Amino acid sequence: MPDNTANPQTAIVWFRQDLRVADNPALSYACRHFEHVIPLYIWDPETEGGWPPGAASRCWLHHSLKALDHSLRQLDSRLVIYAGDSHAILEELIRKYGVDGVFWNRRYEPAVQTRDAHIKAFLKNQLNLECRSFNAWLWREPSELKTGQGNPYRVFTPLWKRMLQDWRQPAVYPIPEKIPQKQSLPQGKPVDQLALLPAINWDQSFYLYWQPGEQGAWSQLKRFREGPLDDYLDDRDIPSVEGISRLSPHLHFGEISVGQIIHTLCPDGNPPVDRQKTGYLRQLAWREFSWYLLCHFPQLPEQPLYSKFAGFPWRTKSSYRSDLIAWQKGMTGIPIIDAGMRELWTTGWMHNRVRMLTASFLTKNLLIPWQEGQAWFWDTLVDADLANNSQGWQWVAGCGADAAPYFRIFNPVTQGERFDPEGHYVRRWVPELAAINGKAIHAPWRLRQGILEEAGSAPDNGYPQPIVNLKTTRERALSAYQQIR
DNA sequence: TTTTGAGTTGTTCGA
DNA sequence: GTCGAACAACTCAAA
Repeated sequence: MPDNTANPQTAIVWFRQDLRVADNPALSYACRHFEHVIPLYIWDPETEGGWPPGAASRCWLHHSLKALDHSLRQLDSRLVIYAGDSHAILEELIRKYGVDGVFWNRRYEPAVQTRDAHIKAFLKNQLNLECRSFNAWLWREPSELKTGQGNPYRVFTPLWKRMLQDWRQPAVYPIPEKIPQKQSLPQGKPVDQLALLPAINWDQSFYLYWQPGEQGAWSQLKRFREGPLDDYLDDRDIPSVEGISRLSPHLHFGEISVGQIIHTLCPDGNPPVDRQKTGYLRQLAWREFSWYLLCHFPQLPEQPLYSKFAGFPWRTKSSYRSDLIAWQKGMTGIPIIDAGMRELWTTGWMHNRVRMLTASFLTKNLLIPWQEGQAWFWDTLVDADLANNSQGWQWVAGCGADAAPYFRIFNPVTQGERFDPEGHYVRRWVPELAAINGKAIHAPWRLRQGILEEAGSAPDNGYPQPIVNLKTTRERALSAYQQIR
């Protein structure tokens, strides 16, 4: 027997938000250089900052871990799962299994970066292990891109122009042919023991719309590339049309990488000339921009980027509590707002146009702090992503980078008429209004009672009157913004 | 240092 | 219905 069989070089690949076997540089590296690879996942929300995955994200994670385990088994391995303190579990496994190297793909949440840096220093300096991390999350490293003055960008367009001009095609790694295994893997625990799924099966409806895992990600990309992409710029704003990629949860859990998407859409390695493709990549660049901002301004999830907003006269919790609940339940009496909030509740996702409308309604018409909306989205979205969610809410609230001018307040009726002109979207999610034809569905309070009854939509069918007057609350928001100018 | 041009996603009003 | 102007003025990025 050769010596290396008796004492094989053993590596841990620490999976985190890179739940894929293709284009996984940490996994590829370990498989190339080691004789025994332990694929590890640790459920450890405690040491990852104040943003443990919300209820919808945990459902997705459960299924994504199952899918990853399945993929690994096809490569003659499996996923080893533990729950607890990452540092302690790594250290224990390293000692028990004689591990020589630990590899992972980087996460960019500020608290996770700090934790990982400590772990890396410990593994390298105290245990003398080979320890490497890779970028498998972002198109460009945030530290690479600065303005001419050497400052971080705070405006999207200059960053995007720079990315186009200084085009980098990310490298894409193939699936390892096999994951080497020379001895038995640590036992770990079954995914079910992480108790990620809810006790009541409220997540059942999610899976009518989603297939978590790497395979589901690729079938979404295929669908998008073969159809909606050609009309992306026209259709991306129409919530009743499947005009978008629906890749956000897959990207969030790293079931597919931004590099793989770029590589699929631009196989020749050059920036696209096609307007539709460029338009889609521009949206991926918004994801980059959000992560870029979070890296350079780590307070983004908690504090307004522009500090003068700290003094914004939001309503107090006791005065807005019932309005917040109406918003969360999709019972505000404003049809497109309620449609969006119900789509979110049922599917774990909401169309981007409607996210902007519901967020504008919460922060401006209801004058409720953006952090309340951010927290609700965090809990209910399957694609909840610290950078995207925080950046998006700050943008709408007007306190973030490139924020909308304060007077830009969406009118949900006008927006509904423009982006859901036939009312298909509202009719789908607000069945109480299904009998109203055409765009009149966006303002049922304008219809006379007789017309409503004729349409089979009686006023007492449970759908509420609007909880606020859009015109007067718009004016209230404008004067609130005057106060911090 | 100063200047200049530009900035995801709008609404309302009045002609 | 459609169109242009007003909304108010600030910050950022690059020249």
